[in-house]
Amino acid sequence: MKILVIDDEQTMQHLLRLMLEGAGYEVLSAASGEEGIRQIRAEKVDFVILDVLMGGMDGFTACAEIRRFTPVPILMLTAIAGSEADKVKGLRAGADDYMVKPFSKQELLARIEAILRRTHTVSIQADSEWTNGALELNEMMRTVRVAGKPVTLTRREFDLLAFLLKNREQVFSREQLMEKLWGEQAYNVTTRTVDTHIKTLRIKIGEAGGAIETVWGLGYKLVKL
Amino acid sequence: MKILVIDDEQTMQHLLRLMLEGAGYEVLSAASGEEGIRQIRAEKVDFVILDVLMGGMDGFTACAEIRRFTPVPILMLTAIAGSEADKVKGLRAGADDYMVKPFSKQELLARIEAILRRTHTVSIQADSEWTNGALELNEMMRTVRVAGKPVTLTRREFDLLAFLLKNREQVFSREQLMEKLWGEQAYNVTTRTVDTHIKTLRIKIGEAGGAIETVWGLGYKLVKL
DNA sequence: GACATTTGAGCGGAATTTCACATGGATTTC
DNA sequence: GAAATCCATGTGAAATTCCGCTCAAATGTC
Repeated sequence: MKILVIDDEQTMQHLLRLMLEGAGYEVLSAASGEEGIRQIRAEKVDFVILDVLMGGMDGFTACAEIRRFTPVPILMLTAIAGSEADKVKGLRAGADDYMVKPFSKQELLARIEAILRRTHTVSIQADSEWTNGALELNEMMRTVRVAGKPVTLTRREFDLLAFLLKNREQVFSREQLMEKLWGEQAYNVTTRTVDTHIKTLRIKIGEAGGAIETVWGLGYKLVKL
Repeated sequence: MKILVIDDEQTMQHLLRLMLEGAGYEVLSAASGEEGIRQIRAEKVDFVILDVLMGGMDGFTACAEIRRFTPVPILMLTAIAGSEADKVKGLRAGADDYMVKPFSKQELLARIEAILRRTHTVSIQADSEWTNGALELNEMMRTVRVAGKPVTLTRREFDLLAFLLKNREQVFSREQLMEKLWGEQAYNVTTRTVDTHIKTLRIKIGEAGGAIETVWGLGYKLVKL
């Protein structure tokens, strides 16, 4: 995850870099709006932190300019507290959020995550019903039913089933499943863990469990019933 | 079903059109409050989505203006996350519901359907009544009753319950709840706080408390009773 | 000062993961 | 083509980690 910090103050650049890198983000720097825009055009940037108060092009202008060619999430920074009008101005310029200095590391990270969560959820389908034979899964409600009867699954079980169901007929290795569902943490965990979850899943979803097939030497797949 | 979107932002217009047309609604656009009102007068509109933040006439004024001549359902949109109590202002202006940007497609459609369900079945009234089993909640009056008996809730408790009730069956993480209900201040507060409010809520609403379910590892949801 | 809100730590229990062993499918060897 | 061997997978229970609940105390608000 690459975050571009656009700010002409050295101190702020340094502070942000410290906070962000500490949280595992990759950080790029730009000392002006113009340079920032150039960088966004030049390479893939996942997130932009933009100071309102800068020499040359101000933050609002830069924000609007960036919005003209990319929907990359933008968090604006301002030194002046309180001005509701400024906040509105920032949001209208296309920023996703607006933060007042000074701020804690915790607040910075929380806001970034909140924005990322939001921009991600917009793309999720409204229709989150998936079925296979007697199996019904509702992603939004996080409920599963087999032949009409509710079944309670734990988080991992649900995620695993939902993933396989959404990618029916496709074979996934344990490693692939771990990466998709466990994310970063996948590397601290044995792949055999997947087996265990598959086992309990098969038991819990009863008659629909037959749909989860073992592909010997490769992994698992969920077949159409 | 014709839905009129009143918003001066191109991007939001576009996004809403995408979401709504995807769900089978017919979409009309207006770039200002004045233009929107003209369109409502000119032709039959079944539903209005209205941005609070606009150049020229603001959303509240437009809303009140529309209410003077038609009971068409109105959903208001705002960019700034604030306390739920702020919603009262919108509701008083005659809106049927109030939604904070950004929002997911699910949320948008769920809210529209909820409003339509209400305005269709019940007589057309500005009061926003929500029920679930023995639980009755009136958003305008900020009152709650369980099995007919009044229950006094504090502000946070009420906001939390109202939000969950209005987004029934959907799972929300503590972080999401904080963002939606606490707004800006969310970042200075521990997510533990949510737990505590949930606890007291469950106790206070007694038999109806069973509807508030813990989704282990994810958050909370309110299920239909 | 009364009331609402928030915090923080400890407890208990649920979910997850690991591990050791059983089973069973593939491959090789004769 | 049967036996032997080697892995991959299935299984159950134990170990561990994680997470929600609770409660009392601290803090904020009117």
